[in-house]
Amino acid sequence: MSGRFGRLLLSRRFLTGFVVGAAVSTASCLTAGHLFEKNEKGHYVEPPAELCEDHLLKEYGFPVVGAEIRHYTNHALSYDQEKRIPRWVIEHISKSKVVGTADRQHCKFKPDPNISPIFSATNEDYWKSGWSRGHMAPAGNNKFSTQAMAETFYLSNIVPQNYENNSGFWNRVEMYCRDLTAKFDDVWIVSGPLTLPETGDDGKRKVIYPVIGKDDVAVPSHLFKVILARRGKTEPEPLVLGAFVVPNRPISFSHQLPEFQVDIEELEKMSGLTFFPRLDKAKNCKNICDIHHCKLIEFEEFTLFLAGRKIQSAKTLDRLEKVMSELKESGIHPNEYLLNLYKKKEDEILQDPKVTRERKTG
DNA sequence: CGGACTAGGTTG
DNA sequence: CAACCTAGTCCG
Repeated sequence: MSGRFGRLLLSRRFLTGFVVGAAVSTASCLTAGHLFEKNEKGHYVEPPAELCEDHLLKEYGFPVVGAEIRHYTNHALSYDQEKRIPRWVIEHISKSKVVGTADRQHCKFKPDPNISPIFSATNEDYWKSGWSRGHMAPAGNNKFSTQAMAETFYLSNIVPQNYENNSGFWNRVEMYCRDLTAKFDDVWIVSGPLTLPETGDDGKRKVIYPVIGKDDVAVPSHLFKVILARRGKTEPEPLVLGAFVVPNRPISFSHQLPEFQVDIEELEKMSGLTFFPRLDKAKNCKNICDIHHCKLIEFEEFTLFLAGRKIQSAKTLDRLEKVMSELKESGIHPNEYLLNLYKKKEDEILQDPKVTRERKTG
């Protein structure tokens, strides 16, 4: 399994993190009225600890941002303690990871136990806020592991997201990413929120974003996704790269994915992040929409897919009938697969001892 | 697949 | 008693 995000590495990393943090604090000090000394190149550097004046900072340290990388079973992230949402979340998916028996119905959203409560969002912040809890690393990318999926439900991996966007367009983007694993052995995905400036009525540029709950969780104006895919481990062919910025509002089926593609440099400028910093994107990467199609699943297929999921989760005949009638009302004919699913579920419900008894008594 | 919300039981 | 948790229902 992926040692990169290995659980065993986690505790060790945190421990070294604390040790390094302490060492830096000790070394940071004022010398002769300056925070740092210049080296031969004229750059400011921290002087050796033994030369430090006895000073308050030596004991108490500089402010801490808390943006260090946090590792989970199949994702890693940097957290924004002020906005109470992640800055970015990275994950690796492959053909084998997106299939399995892990079930989101057994998962619960909860504050990340690794994050101090004073910097964490809570479920109450989202409750009746008008915004849904949107995964950055999606649950559906972790079907292979109950543990990995459960960890994506930590609120450190969640941002306030428009309901319709979350279940619609963004959902289809996530499906698109999973489909990539059919043609690419390895797919790395970085997702995160953006609060972009807008031009107001007075013509002035401003960053304005809502906050929700008693913790003032920031609502992003946009979400980004960076996709880096590799065909195979041995082939020398270039990597495939794509960057997308999607507004945090409903996006209808009339919009196509390439409308939201941006140059990676453009996204880096907007986000303040450098993606895959040791990768020469200009030399070693090709545009994903040139190599692969950039088509999301369309309305009919998507609607049939959702109907299939609803049929599988139906527990009464009434519910089953309603799913089918709503499908027909939307003007879509169930395909053979769906009809078989329907018959199978119908039999299943009729054979349920509880339902059988109710039918006999009723 | 992506979600919210409520009811009813459990707990302190 | 309220506060909490889980199961179940519903929607896009």
